[in-house]
Amino acid sequence: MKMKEMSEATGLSEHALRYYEREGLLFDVKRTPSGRREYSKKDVEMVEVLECLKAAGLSISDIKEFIHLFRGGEETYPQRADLFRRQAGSLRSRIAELQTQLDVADYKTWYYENVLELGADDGPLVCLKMRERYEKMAKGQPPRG
Amino acid sequence: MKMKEMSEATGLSEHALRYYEREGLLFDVKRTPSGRREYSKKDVEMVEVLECLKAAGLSISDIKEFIHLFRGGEETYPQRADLFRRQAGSLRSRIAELQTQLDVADYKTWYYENVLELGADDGPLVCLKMRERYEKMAKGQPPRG
DNA sequence: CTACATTCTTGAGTAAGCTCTAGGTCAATC
DNA sequence: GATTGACCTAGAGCTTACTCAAGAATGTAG
Repeated sequence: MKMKEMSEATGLSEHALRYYEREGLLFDVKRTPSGRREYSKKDVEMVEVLECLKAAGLSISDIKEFIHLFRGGEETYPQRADLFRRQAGSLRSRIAELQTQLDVADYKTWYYENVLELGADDGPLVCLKMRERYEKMAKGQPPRG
Repeated sequence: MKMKEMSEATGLSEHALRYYEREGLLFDVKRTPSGRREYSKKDVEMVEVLECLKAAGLSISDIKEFIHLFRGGEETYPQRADLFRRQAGSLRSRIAELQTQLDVADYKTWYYENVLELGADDGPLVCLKMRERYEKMAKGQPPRG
């Protein structure tokens, strides 16, 4: 199949397909004598693998690394496990970070919903003040976010 | 205080301070007759507010919006609450998304740790196969990720 | 007065993951 | 055989939040 068909089959844009190939995520793609890409079933499968790797949140460069291991055969299973272990670790950190931001955002929401009636405008430095009060009052009835 | 001192006081680079001012996050910064910045205590406080907004994960353009409301006075409390509500919402979505990726990464880690002994290499399309087996076997003893 | 430090502005560079453009080639159709 | 459509490559553009560089002017110490 050619470019357009492949694009439709995979849901990736033609640009993206060419980009992945340039980056080495897709390899050994056949060409017609005139230089046009002729994708095979194997290529479609490879794209499915890539989708799967993206579903784990891997970056392009992580995927490159995986592809390298992938081409190394069964011996590289332990390294592949390692790759995903590292990925899981960094996802956990990132989630924790966002959770912290979420706590602040929830607090701030609560704060601006209640400043007036609480009569407690601390001026501009609102961030960490009132926090204790928030802990007491709002944790039971969590903000709607 | 001048640039360097301000930079040290706030922990922001001189570049960043100028950038924030260009973007309107810092405003009404005084200048000496020769055109150099002369920061006041109020400016330092403003930077603390900005830090606080960043702690909620707001983007520069969200912060711009907040600053606009901020300059509008007490009347804008409800809109400020709204801004943080929206932020909390998108943080929750993002966290859910990363959590999904984490599940995949944990699964993949488990998969590559166990393919050999399970003797179940499904070929390239490894992603969603074996998943059921994973659910059963690994949920009790969750992967170390 | 000279040297060196600090600051100024404008504009370019960075990373990620594509997208889009320009300019040209090849294929299929009327 | 000319138009239309699909495709090619190389390289620029996009976004975010800054960072860095260039070149000029000001401030300060000796």
